[in-house]
Amino acid sequence: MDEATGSADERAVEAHVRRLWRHRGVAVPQPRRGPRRRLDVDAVLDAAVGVADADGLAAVSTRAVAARLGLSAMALYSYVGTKDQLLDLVVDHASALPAWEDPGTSAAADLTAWAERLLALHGRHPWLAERPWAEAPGGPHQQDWLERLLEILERWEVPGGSRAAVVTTLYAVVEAAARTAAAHARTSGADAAAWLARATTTRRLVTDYADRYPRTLALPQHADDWRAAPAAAVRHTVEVLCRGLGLPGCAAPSGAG
Amino acid sequence: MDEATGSADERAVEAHVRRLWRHRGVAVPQPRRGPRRRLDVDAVLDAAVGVADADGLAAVSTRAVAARLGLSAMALYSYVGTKDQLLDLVVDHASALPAWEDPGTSAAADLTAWAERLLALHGRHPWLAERPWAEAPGGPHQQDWLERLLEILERWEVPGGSRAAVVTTLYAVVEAAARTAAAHARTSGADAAAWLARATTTRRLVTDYADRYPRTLALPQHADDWRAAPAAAVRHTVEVLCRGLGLPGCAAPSGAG
DNA sequence: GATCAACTCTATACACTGTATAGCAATACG
DNA sequence: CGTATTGCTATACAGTGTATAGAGTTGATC
Repeated sequence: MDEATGSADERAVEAHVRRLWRHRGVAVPQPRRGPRRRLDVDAVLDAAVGVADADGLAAVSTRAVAARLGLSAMALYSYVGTKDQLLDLVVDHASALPAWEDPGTSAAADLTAWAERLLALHGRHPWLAERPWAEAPGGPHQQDWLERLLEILERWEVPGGSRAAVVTTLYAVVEAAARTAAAHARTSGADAAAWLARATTTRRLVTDYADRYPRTLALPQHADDWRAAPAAAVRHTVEVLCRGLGLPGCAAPSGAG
Repeated sequence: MDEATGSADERAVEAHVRRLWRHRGVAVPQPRRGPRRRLDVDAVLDAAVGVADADGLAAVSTRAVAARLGLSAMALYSYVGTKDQLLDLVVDHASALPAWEDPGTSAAADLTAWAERLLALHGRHPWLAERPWAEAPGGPHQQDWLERLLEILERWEVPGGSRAAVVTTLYAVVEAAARTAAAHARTSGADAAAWLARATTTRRLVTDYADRYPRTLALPQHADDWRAAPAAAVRHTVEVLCRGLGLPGCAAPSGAG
């Protein structure tokens, strides 16, 4: 128990890591004196996830979360630290890896299963994509996702030099699909009118729009597919990736016609 | 000149679109009476880009931009509208499509050239990736990038059903690479210590880390490549994509060994 | 049991943010 | 010349994260 050693910064980092990994055998320091705590870390994170699910990540303010728990904003600090640390914890808290069996029939099938689960997670918590995943070492749940993906790549003997690229591509594509799906979902609301108004206004004011951007204009039919069926689009991307890597069990590239 | 018609919302949308497309034959409404304006839209956007380049997109506050111009915060409103509209304009303002000749030797070469230019743009303005590109119809420069990409896909006869997926994948991968590169660049600063401290603290506290995440631990050598040389990584991804699509001029898939 | 240190939680305050509102000064039109 | 219109400033208000101080509660120690 060397929590009292080191500078204040070091102790803050250690406390944060302990909270992140609190369900993986690491003890979050419990105070020995003082009034009984009314909450614990998970209670705070549940409340924060509730706020984020309801009103987006931007609505997760210290005061909003605290109000949900019947506390004042400053009371949260001893549970989850700074706002930045709170967001770290919230993202990981909502990112639990579900259980599933790899189909095992092909690399594409296994990777698709992984990607679809991650996409479904983002569907449940659309605000997850708002925080970039590359910034920090991440919590246990994020690590679980990565390790599971690497497990698949290893099993199908994806060459080492390609693994990092595949990892980044898969995360990026799933997040992009999730973001687009979220934007599409939001389009059912009042923002739909604003979006449309802006698009039509652009078409009306920019007189040479059709001349300048014929291919953009020709795209929408397909783009609608992409918006409405992100899962299919992700699956398609995974297949292309597997074919490009020459993994076993993938159909030959379709001719460029 | 029907600027005076419509609701206040409609007029705001129209003013915003006019400002976005101000260099493409659309006139931004000039007042007829009152004191001479000391600035114009581009001056405000130059200042905002300056702030963003120096201190990140989060530092772009109305007061900060105004201070750079020797004005008060409220003076900006008549130039660039709301803060959200300002950010829209800033992103597009910094996203000018550079001029380059397509190599034309292969689809991969043309797509790589496009992706490398976009990556270089993100390198010059690392904050560009902080704003998602899928949310709004976007300004002229963003449209230029998209149209240029679609041009390449058309020339190499990428099947229509794959185009939307390729577009999203390329944007997503370039942005992810840019973000990682930005994080890596930031690592030279004071954050490096924080990042490292957190990583080592995690390894120290989570005793079964190596047992749980052997593949994650085996990755870093390659991940370092990815971080240090994002251009190479993007190029690699483009090649994999092209092979997966069966585009002409691409090497056969490397064996899965 | 009294004392003291440790601790939780609240209240307040401060520096920020975006932006609504009101007023002063400058300009162009009738 | 008015006078309407506009640029810009100043002020104000509701937010934000969080530093600080204090009130109240608990466990350990004498």
